[in-house]
Amino acid sequence: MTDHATDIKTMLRSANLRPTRQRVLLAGLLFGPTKCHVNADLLAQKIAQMGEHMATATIYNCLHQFEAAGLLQRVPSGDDGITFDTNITKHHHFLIEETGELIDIPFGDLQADVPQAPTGYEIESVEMVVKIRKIS
Amino acid sequence: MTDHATDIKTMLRSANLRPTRQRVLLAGLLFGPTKCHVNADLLAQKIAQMGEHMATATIYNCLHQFEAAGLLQRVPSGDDGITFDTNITKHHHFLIEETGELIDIPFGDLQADVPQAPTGYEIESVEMVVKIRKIS
DNA sequence: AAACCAGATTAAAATCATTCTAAACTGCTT
DNA sequence: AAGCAGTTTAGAATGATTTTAATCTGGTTT
Repeated sequence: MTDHATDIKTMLRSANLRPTRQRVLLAGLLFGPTKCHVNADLLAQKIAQMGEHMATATIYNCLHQFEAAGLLQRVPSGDDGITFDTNITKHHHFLIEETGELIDIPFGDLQADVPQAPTGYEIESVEMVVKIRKIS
Repeated sequence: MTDHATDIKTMLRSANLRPTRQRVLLAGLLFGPTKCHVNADLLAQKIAQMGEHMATATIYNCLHQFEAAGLLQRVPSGDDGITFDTNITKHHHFLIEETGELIDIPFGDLQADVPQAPTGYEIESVEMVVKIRKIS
C-alpha cells in the first residue's frame, strides 16, 4: 500500500470513520495537495472517469460525514445545490456570476469588523461572498 | 380606492408591471412600512389566511419579477429555498443557525475591506452572513 | 480463519421546492 | 365591445438530495 493511501486511512480513522473502499476513494480525490470546490455531481463524474462506481447516496453520505468531521466546509453556491470546499482555513470567496465558479479569497485580504451578536447569541462563523462578473 | 392601493399600482406601473389583482395583493403584503424576509411558502400562508388564493407559480413569477425590477433582493438562506428581502438598502445578515431566521445588520455596523476583483472582472455585490447560535 | 455484528453501501423510491406547459383569463388600448 | 399581449392557473415535470430497507463489509471475537 502506498504511503498516500496509508495517510488517508489514518486520517479517516482519526475522524472515527471506518476506511471503507468508498471513503478512501473519495478522500483520495478530495484531500490531495490542491484545494478545490466540489459537489456530489462533480465527484460522481470523476469516479466514473476512473472506471469506478459509487451510489449517489454514498457520495452524499461521505460528504456530510467529512463535513461533520471538519475535513470539509460547506460554501455558499450560486443556485446549484450543495458545494464543499477542501480548504478549511478561514477564507472568503469570489463568486463568478455567469458560471457559478468560486475563487478563494485569502482571509488576510478581506478584513471585516464584525458587530456584536444579539444578546444571548454567539458568533459561529463569518462568511463573505463577493459576486463578480466579466467586464463587458 | 385607498391611497395605499394607488401607491402600489403606481409603483408597479413604474416597474413596467401591469397592476394585476395578484401583483397588487402580493405587493401589499411585501411593501408595507415593515421590512421583512420572505419566501414563497410564507406568502402562500399569508394569502390563505386572508381567504384568498394564488397559484404557487404566480407567487414565484411575481417574486422574480419584483426582484428583476429591483423591488426585492435575494438573500442567502440556510437550506430552505429562495428567500427575498424587502429591505433593498445595502446591509448584511445574521443567520440564526437553529431556526434559519435572518436578522438585518445595518451596513454601517459591518465594514469590510474588499479586495480587488480578479483582472477582467468587476465587483457586483458584497454579501456577508454572520452565523450565530444561542449560547447554551 | 470462521463467525459475528454494527456500521456502511446500495438501488430504487420518495421528497419537495421550484419551474414548465399550454390552456384559460384579464388589463388595457382601440 | 373587440382584440391582443401579457398573466394566471392547475397540474405535470424537474432535479438535487434524502429515505428506505435490503445487502454487504471492516474489524473484532472466538
